[in-house]
Amino acid sequence: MNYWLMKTEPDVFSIDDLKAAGKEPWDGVRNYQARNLMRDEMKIGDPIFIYHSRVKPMGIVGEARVASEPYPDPTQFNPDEKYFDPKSDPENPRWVLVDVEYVRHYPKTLELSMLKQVPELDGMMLLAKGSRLSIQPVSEAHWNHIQSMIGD
DNA sequence: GCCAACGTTGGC
DNA sequence: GCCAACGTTGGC
Repeated sequence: MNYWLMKTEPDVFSIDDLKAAGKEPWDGVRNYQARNLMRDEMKIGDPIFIYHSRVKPMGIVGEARVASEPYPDPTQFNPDEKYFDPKSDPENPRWVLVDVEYVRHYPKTLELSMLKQVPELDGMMLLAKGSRLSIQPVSEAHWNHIQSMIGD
């Protein structure tokens, strides 16, 4: 089992939206590293931290899980879509996604500023300077420590 | 809203 | 295949 963190801008799609939807295709990822993680590493049932970026407060707001095998992101073939990619060949799609299923909100946002002060989380990709990857692997130790901060 | 850090693109 | 120019991300 692998653990993950997925960033989202709540103005665009928040954890509340995910809760309302129940399950959501995580479309619009246009970064090869992030794509490769979805395509090659994610397994159904893998737990995911949902992270809200570019808002106050920024931080981990809850939990989801991987709910499908990887499959082609349909938005890449739709010219009306923001994420349309004219270079993607339907015979060999460039972009894939997985479905993400809501699990729970955490009782309090685990704020970025707070996480940075936790020695046990040293080395976490989220906390590295300049780390912009929107889908990140999380080590089991870091996952478990954050669970303990929630009170589990 | 600014801008540093990154990723991608395309001319050569 | 290098790398300058450009676009984007996302914390501040």
